[in-house]
Amino acid sequence: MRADARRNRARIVGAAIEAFTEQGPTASMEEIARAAGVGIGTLYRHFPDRRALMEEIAADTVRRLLEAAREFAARPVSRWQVLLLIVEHSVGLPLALLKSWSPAEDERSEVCGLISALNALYAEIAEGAQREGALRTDIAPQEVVELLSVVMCRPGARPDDTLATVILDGLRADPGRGRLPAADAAG
Amino acid sequence: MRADARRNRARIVGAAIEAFTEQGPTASMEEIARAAGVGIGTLYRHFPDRRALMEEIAADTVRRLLEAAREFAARPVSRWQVLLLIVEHSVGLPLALLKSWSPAEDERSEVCGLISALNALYAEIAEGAQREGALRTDIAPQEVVELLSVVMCRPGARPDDTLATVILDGLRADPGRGRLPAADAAG
DNA sequence: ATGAATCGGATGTTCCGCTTCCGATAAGCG
DNA sequence: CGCTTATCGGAAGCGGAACATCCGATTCAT
Repeated sequence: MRADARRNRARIVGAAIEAFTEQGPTASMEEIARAAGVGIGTLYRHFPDRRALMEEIAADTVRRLLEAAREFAARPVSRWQVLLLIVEHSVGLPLALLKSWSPAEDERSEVCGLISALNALYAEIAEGAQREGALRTDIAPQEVVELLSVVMCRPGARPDDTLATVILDGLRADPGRGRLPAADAAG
Repeated sequence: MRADARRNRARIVGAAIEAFTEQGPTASMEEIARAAGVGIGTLYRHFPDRRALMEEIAADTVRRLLEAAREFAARPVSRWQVLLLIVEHSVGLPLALLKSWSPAEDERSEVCGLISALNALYAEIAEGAQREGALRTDIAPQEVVELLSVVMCRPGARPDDTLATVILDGLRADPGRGRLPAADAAG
């Protein structure tokens, strides 16, 4: 592959990540090409259609993330700590794209399998955190994963932003917690 | 107004709320008409364009909500309790529609003013809850409002669902809270 | 310097939703 | 019951947007 071709390909992927993050999966191909500083023809040379471009980004993202998550899980620290590491590592990734695959996509795509593996790993870690007593146990591990997705998938999320802080604090196994409606509340 | 016209109008509004809630503000007018059991011509007779339909729904929704919120705020209970009442009352409302107006919309619309009034009221209540000691004080009242919006605006939200529980618990002023990164965590 | 891979964007095609329009329908009234 | 008229329904025209193609121009690599 020629040097300029490789360079352009990388630019396109970068611009596409930004566009998909900001505008969702319907971001226009023309705009992506423009942001990448290449012609629309160049974009279509590298990726035969929109789906191929999305697939490239999604598969690459979730593949790296799965690798990182496994590395975190192998460390000799608490499972709660592992969850925090994962969240910290995930925010800013273009995870919102994965929603285009979520529920049993028709196509035989690598992305689906990777997502499943990731979710299974997360659920396992969450279960461990519950056994440690760090994570509240009145919520199923799978639901914990979904809540953390809310934190991680928002565009522009940061590891220390308010939503992350509040949700993680809400997930901790502290005493004195209750559910709506508000019979238990102060006042 | 003829009886069938009024009936059809109500059906259209109902179908539009559902469609906008499920598919966002780009839901197709044809589909709304079909779901309402009327022809597309009937829809456009009642609402000259998509914007008019959205405006009708949004203004009506937020007007009622503002009224309810003021009623809650007038009760002799804690401000935290008032927040819970508002959240409880809000989930299920088509609040996601309001995002189409949020940041200083160009048009001179009733919706913008109503949203501002609602936000101001919420911030005031949140501030009161902080003074009570029920709501954590390391978050600005305005940010509290934004977090609660996350709970209230999700399609299909329920007052006792997991995200609501966790965020509200995370907002409580309990001791032992901390922020990411995870230096403080157990383990 | 030369050949071939790559680039760029104008172009044509397709698709989809919006809106109009008018014949058909049926509600309301005398 | 029959007339008047508001309302209904959906076919068709319109407009725009995105996709994908194609080929002359460019630039890399040898």
